[in-house]
Amino acid sequence: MIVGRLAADSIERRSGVSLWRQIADKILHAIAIGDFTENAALPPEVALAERYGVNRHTVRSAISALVREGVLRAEQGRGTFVLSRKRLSYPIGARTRFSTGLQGQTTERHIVLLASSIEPASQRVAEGLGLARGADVIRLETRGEADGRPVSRAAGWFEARRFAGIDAAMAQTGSITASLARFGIDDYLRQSTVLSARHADAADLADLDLLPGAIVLVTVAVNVTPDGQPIQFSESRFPAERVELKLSAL
Amino acid sequence: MIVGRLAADSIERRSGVSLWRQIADKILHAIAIGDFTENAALPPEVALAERYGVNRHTVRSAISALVREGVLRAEQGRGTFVLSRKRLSYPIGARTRFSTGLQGQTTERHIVLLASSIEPASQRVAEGLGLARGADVIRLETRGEADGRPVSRAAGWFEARRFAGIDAAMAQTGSITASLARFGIDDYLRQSTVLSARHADAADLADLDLLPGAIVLVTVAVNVTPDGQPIQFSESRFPAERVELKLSAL
DNA sequence: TCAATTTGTCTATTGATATAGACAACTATA
DNA sequence: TATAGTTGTCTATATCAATAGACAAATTGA
Repeated sequence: MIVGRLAADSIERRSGVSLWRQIADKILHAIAIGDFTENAALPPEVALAERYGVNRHTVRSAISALVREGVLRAEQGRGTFVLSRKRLSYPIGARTRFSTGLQGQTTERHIVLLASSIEPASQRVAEGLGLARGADVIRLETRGEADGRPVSRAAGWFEARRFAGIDAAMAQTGSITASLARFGIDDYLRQSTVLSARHADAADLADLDLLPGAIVLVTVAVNVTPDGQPIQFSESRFPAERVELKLSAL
Repeated sequence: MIVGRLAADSIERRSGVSLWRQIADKILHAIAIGDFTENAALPPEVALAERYGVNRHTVRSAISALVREGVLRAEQGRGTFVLSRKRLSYPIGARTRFSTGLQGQTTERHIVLLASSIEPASQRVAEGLGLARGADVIRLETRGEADGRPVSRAAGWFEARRFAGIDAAMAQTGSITASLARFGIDDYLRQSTVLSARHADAADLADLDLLPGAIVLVTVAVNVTPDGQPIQFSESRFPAERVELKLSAL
């Protein structure tokens, strides 16, 4: 029982990206856009090899990478099946918050505080927060998880004087929104967002449980109070194979 | 004279992405975020090789790829220099238009109509435009260029009945906004945008003048009239090494 | 039970990627 | 005009990526 289609477009040789990696990317993409639903069977290896014009062993390399990653499950004699679901659609808007945004798409989601520290503001953090360069800021390192899989990795910076103790609040509540509420901020808006994409580096691979060669979406944003006062500067990374960003009203 | 820094983080072996490709990506990223300005000298090859823990010849492979791509210029006995500028910041918002959005960052920009055709609407196009699947739609294939370099590649779909002749208008005016004005539409809004990233495929490489292994940002959007009537469904691709997306008020 | 289909494993070979070392060619400057 | 510092070219070797073919092992359905 074969369902779904795979893009027939060709792959690039001598590109610096191996053929098995390119094929793995195509399979991930097909799953992400819904061409293969959960538990669907991939076409047999020989068929995939023919479609892409490569050897069966090359296809097997791609599949085994995705098996290691937990996306596919191969069963001898039966076929290869899709384990993971469609890409999450992560909303970005003026007022979107982590867990409310993913409601309906996941059964469980939460933010883990990985680390916190006080440090002097770098150039871009100072600019974003409207502080002098070198002023003390608190950095919170967090990871977002949905249904047990990492879907985001973020660093957030806050002015240290104004938000002293926000690290403890974050550890307790597991929510940025709730932590800010303790400082009298019951509403905040996303002022600006800059978006880019790149290959995952070593830190991304570890933080987001990715395989080398994966792509991450990167957002750099500033959150402000309704009257325009900067509160938080953040840089977030999303695994492109698991998350897409849905821009809503800013 | 050495200016700028390169991320010291390590590179991944056996990742399916060759070391020279990873190093080329890092250099591109460093240029894109402004660590190396135009005409700045890269560190010498031996220094780069040491920093990344690879052989000098591997660094040379990365550099020669970027020289072929027109990003760097190598001069025997002198050094290797940066040709191209910072990444363009492409605004995305409710009312942003191509050329107005890039004003100030470029001296010249325009849209080229590559092809147009009438075709039956696919599932997602029909959904986006609120039409029946298979209804006739006009497809416009365009490329955005700024200072002579391709910065976007887009496909736009319009209802064929309502916008008959928009292909000719687009060819004449070189502007979506101007073309829509001929059909009595003097304002339109971006209703929804979904954002993702992937490796460039063969079509992207040709259309955007990229080297294999490059990353593209992909937006899928629907434009509507102020009263909510869908006008245009579009899919755009941006080369991540040359463009970042700046989200403004939607 | 048999045949067809599919994934798993093995050997062998070729081409691309990466390392290593040496030296030539060119530039800038002391 | 030396000399140090840089990119360019060459040879050699090792490892990874990809191809090719054969057959084993497991599943399914006739």
